[in-house]
Amino acid sequence: MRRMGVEGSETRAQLIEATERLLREQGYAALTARQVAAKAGIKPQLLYYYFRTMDDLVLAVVRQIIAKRSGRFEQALLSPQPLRALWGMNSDPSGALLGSQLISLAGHREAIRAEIVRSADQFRSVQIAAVSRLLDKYGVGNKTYSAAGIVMLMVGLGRAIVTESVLGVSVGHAQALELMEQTLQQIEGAKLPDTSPGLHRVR
Amino acid sequence: MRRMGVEGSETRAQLIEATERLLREQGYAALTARQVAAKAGIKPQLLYYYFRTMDDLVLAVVRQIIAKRSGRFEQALLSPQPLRALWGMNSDPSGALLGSQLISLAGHREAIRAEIVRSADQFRSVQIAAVSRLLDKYGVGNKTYSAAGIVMLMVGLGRAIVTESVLGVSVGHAQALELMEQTLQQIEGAKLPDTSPGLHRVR
DNA sequence: GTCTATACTTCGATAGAC
DNA sequence: GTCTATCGAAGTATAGAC
Repeated sequence: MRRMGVEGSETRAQLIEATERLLREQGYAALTARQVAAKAGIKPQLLYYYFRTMDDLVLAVVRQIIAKRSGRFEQALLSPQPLRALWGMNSDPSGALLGSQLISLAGHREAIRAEIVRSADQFRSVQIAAVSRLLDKYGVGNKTYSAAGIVMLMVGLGRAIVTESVLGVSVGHAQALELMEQTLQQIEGAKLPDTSPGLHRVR
Repeated sequence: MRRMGVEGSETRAQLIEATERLLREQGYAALTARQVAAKAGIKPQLLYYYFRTMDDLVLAVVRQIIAKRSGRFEQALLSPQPLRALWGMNSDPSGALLGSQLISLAGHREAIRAEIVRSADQFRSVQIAAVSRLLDKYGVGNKTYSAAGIVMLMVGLGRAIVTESVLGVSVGHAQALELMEQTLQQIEGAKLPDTSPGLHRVR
């Protein structure tokens, strides 16, 4: 059995951070020992002192992403305009890009698929429950707008716009954002000046 | 200079077909000479008789996918319910999966990014133009529903549902489909029995 | 905790025989 | 048109010295 580093290590944290950045910037295919190590400024072999396998490292990263997302979600619900804040989460590059990369990742790392699928289902459910409560609060019948439908629309539109934008595809994006804005206005009223600093910031 | 095979070859066509299948089933990362050759039932080295590089092969596949998509699109417009037919294109696994794989591919093959970006912009534009004409025809003001917004919604929702479904994530999908169905009903009327056989079939 | 050295696999691509 | 043989780079992972 190989020797292994402890949880609290600095280098270990750097490895996780470098991996997350690679995933966001280059996609799941870039998650190799050599590339992660280069990004973290260490030798590839050292990676195996902190993680038994590459899958272990990726799993640690996935768990961190999921935890961060939960935190952001709860923050969003505290906003004066929670529905807009949720749309912000789903449409900002940081959130949407990682969300779609997680889905891709699940299709290519057998070892962590279950974890991602479970968290995706669970996160979707709590988002729907939150939106449903908001619609009730705003007095909008769940008949006119179904909570689950709205959440899926936000997720799908956010991912599409963000993944395309990074490539330079942009036809239709502005109008789609405008459509979303109008809908939010109907439900939640005019947009307030930004009262949730940092919410739209990357990392 | 290396010898090269001709365009009309049978083996060449098999290589393109095998590559397209791999792209749909396994994603862009699976497009390697060895895996493509295995799928096509030939030796990897023979691939380089038909294509100068892997990028050349992938480019040929991309062009074929784009051409097929154009054909399907024009078919869809001939349907008695063109809006529903467009939604069908964007939501059926064959179309939506390849669409999102093309976007991923563009981010990882520098050599073909331009081609994909150009075709994505162009295809989006013609879809928007078609939907705009349809909305006029149905007497729905482009104020109530913006054509570009509707197209982006269809694209985003279709991709999200399909990419998640193949992994087993399904929360919210049925309600989103129902929401789409209601909207289509408002604009284009109740769904007719399927009059466009083959449109939803894979390959 | 970090390093060197190393084993084995898969990658894209080429040369030349048949 | 298809085959064998081969190259150098990059992939995961391990053993053992410092």
